[in-house]
Amino acid sequence: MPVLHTDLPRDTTVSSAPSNPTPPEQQDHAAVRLDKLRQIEALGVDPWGQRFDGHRPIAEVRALPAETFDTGTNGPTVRIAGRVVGRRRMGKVYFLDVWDQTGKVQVMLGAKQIGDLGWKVAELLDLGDLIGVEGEFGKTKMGEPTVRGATLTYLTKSLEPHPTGYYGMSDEEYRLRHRYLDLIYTESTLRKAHQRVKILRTIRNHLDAQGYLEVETPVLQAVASGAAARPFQTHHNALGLDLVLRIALELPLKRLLVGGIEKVYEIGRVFRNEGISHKHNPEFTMLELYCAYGDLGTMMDLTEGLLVACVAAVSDTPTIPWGEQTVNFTPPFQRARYGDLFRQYVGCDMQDRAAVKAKAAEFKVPLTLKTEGGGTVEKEHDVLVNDLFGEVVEPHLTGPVFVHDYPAELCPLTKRKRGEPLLAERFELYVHGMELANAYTELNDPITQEATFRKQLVGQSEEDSMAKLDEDFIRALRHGMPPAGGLGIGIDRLVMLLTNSHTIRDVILFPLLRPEANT
RNA sequence: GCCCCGCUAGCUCAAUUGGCAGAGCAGCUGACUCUUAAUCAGCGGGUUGAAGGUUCGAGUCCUUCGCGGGGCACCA
Repeated sequence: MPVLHTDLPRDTTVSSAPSNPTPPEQQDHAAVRLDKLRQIEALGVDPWGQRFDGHRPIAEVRALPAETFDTGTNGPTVRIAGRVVGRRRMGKVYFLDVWDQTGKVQVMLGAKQIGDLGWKVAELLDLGDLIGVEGEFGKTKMGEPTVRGATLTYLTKSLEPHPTGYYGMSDEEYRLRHRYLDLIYTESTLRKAHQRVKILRTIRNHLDAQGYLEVETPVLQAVASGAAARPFQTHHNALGLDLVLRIALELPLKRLLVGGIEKVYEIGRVFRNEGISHKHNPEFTMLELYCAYGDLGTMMDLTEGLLVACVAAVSDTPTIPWGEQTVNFTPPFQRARYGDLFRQYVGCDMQDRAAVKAKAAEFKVPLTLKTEGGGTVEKEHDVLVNDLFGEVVEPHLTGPVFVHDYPAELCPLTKRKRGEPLLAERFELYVHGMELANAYTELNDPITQEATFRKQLVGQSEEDSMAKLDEDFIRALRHGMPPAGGLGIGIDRLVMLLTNSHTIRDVILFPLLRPEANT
């Protein structure tokens, strides 16, 4: 005889209290649901549920063979648990759509089949409630795969109404402030969360297989270094010490190279106290890795292999969609010298100072920078070159394309190219104007490194300096860091690209928002 | 930090030139044991993001503020 599960801890004071519903016409949605909650308790059923073993993922249940009910063949008995996202009443039978993270299935609850108590509880179900159902899996007369409920277990009442209708949730702010609902009612949100994990796992597997050691380095640091960005400030009480949150992973990892860990990487959160946009979140995830006795070429091969593996993890083909366009990740990726691209699109030699200035004027790129004091200073030549590159060349880089041999002044942590001291051994991988990866032959000469740091510091406020002088890092270099290749990849941007997401908010489950206003 | 746009019922959206705040879904009551965006009959539901102003009259016009979106700036 089908029964409702009532082997729950009874709260006699609650269950013996007679429910005294206020007239529904005077209630709002939350009050109606609270009233139903009391009625459920009054039936002796715990509306908050408890452990529920043996349920199977809904997708797995749906894959079982299904015969039409009442044809003499008994289908398999299954248990499922999930959220009620659809409800249709047909007299003495309810048809529910029950959702879990693997899929949806119809559940049929008939008054005759579920028993008196079960039916009473079924009548108190709301959209958004969590239930467990055990019953035969088969098909209705209409051919819909269905679990025909023999027992119903209340797992949790939802006291708030859920979004309805097949329009789903469209208000961006509502989705972000109710991400848990977005995961349920916007299919792509959950899918992208899964794809992000797949990509991260692929990266780890790929690097682990090549002998890279994954490490964790401090988030709290005395000096923010390794990149140019404003840090978040914080404070350690017991030490009476001001600290910052890291803005890059670079310097601690290089210390590990000195320490003999030849292949090392970290995937970690970094924090930059800057503007928020569709491609910037104040906290984001970086991959940085270093390979002793390697160089730029080592990193290029590694990057290509890594990307091909990540694409394979989320796509059946090497060509993936990006908006109206596509990106083809079939190796080898295109390679282009920075200076050649500059000449091709800007139309002059990037080392010809006069010509670059003329071109900057032609493309309306400002020749000066505003200083903090409100004045202006003329841009350094290489900065101007870089601005022109960003303005004129980048839009053409649909990629994937490795751009290499950067102007040296732009790269304080990079080794100069042998025989061409104006160039640095650096590449960036571009895809549709996005910088996906950034790699160097690392500078391991402490004397040059210190001089570069000091030069960067001149004329810049402490906060805005490209790379703050980290004496301890210089000391580490002085003990001998092996020549090495290094690579950085912005994980969020990578996931955006591979999941065809045009805002970083689609690949970060909880992007930073201002707190909601009270009242 | 600057500019533009948006904010109306639980959700998705209407509301003409400034003139009675509406619909679908959800909710409530009722009918129906094969529905599936169920259907049918009926009923509720609002400080139009907040505060001020103009006006006989404001969802609509003005000011300030809040939150979000887009763009710019910042940002290796």
